[in-house]
Amino acid sequence: MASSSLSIKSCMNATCGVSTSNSGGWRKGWALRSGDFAILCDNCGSAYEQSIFCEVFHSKDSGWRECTSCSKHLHCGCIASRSLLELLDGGGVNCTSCSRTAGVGPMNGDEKPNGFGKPKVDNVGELHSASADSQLAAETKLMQLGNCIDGIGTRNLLQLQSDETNGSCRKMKQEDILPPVGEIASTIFSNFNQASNASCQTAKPEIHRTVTAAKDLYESLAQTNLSMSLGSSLGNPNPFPGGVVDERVSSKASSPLQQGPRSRHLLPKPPKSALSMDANAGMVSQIRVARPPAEGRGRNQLLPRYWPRITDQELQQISGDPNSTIVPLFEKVLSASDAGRIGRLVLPKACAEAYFPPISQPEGLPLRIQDVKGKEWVFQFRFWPNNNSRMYVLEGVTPCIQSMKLQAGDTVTFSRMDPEGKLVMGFRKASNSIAMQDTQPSAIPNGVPSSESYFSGVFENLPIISGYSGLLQSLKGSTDTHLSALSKHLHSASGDISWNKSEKQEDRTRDGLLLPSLMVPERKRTRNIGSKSKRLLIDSLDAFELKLTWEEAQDLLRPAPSVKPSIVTIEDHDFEEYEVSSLTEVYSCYIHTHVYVCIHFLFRLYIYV
DNA sequence: GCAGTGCATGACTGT
DNA sequence: CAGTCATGCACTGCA
Repeated sequence: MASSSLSIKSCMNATCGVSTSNSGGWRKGWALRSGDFAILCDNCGSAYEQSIFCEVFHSKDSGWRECTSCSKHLHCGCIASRSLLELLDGGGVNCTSCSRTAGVGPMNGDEKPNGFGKPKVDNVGELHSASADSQLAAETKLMQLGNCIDGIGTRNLLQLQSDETNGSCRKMKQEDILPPVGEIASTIFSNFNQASNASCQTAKPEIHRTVTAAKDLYESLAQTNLSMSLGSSLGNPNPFPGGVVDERVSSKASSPLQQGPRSRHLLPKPPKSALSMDANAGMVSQIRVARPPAEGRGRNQLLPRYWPRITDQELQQISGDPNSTIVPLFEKVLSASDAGRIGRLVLPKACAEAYFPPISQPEGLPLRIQDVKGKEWVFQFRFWPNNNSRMYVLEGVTPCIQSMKLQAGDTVTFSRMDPEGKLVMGFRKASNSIAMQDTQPSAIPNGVPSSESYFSGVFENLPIISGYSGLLQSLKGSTDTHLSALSKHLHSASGDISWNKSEKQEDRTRDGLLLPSLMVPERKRTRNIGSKSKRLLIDSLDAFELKLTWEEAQDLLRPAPSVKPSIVTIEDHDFEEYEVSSLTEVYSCYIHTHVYVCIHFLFRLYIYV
């Protein structure tokens, strides 16, 4: 345990003199508002002179935490390594003695040790508050990230006071500080903290890590925003009924969210697309939530894309019999070959082995599956040896597929009806499910790609598209994995546009906008991209996140009015070019209102004008 | 010639 | 990099 070098920090404003220890509690009194890692006094707005890291937690008076269970003091080294946001918002920190999650700062009787990263689902107001707080801090973080990089050696306010603490921070492996599943933003900020600390201390070699953190930060923003949107738009006290969050937060007292780093990986990371909504002009008619399989050995192994995202309403419909319980097992988006005339439905291996009878012979066995109408089908459940693995298929599904009028892109769901144990096969038409579908379903030739409409909405009039193609060219050659990844990501999205559009449009895209042809590797272009590269499609919910992120991002990315840009023209589009030396991560930023698109790119900010 | 079957290939993804 | 899985394709049987 580090020494308790008391560091009650006084406001730098001599006339204020408020110290951090009596400024009214962490959340109220310790808001980050500036671009620096300083803390502003809530009383007068002046910055405290110190970073909040490490030392300020070394005494109970200045925020020493006690375990709510055993009152043991927490290890300050752990605290110091936690994310800033987590600390500010009172995120869980495990007691070093009993592993219970400790509360916030000096624990008062009415304080709830339930801050950011541990949204209390039964109190949506609190959840929103935490999200809003976190977003504030997130925005600040983003700016701080830049500042940190920018200010390596000059503006580094992350002054870790003791070598001992510094050492512990540096030694902390990323996996040690990564928060548990669901604590997305906290995860990000933990990463960020670490990365920014490191980068600020060790300068350029660590920038790469910081870039990673920046990328994660963006994702966290998207996640946060999404949660907020869902919650607020629904007015549902529980924004995730029966869903992932619900399970995780409420299932047990020491939920993964509260268990700190130890609980990491206990559950698969929730998919970016884990949440989807039924399309409705009114935003939502019903939340469709990806439910981790309730049981079976696949619970922790099933890829989230196969998590059944079935609504309670659908469950009710399938069940019919009030005495029966429907246990959603998994679902799969039909591929072209699944829905084709071959009549073979490829089953995800994990699902097949988890929920279907074990088979030892390739011939398998006949499987009776009831559809939602009560009609019983018999499919041959079998496998083929595939490399050293197996490939499971359901044969003879064509009549059933046709009966349900399913096509590629639609989703079949497999459930079990208890207590009978009968397998039930449901379906969900792509056109009925919202544009937020799964990771695979979209640009299926036969179906109306659920994401197509979305993308057309997002990108259709995207003037920047030709502009950023040029920028993407630069990205293409980047050796930075993150830049390349983003390039690929952008490429995927832009390529999807052409794949999903008509030939004419595709030609226009390629000839006029120069996107796919420039970005698609030669080998890929010669292949049947439309059918084989569905995974290249940007997840539609990702796009949703992107949209939200960009919307939120414009405030983050908009340069200060005092900064004068230079005008550059890229492929007939004018950009305002700003020096943004603080940002090394590539951000493409599309503002949904078509106001402008900006791309943060290699130390520069381009704003389409 | 067509449909069905089984395997091979390689793109994609998660670790 | 290994595993998964969508799909291509060779092979076979049948009309």
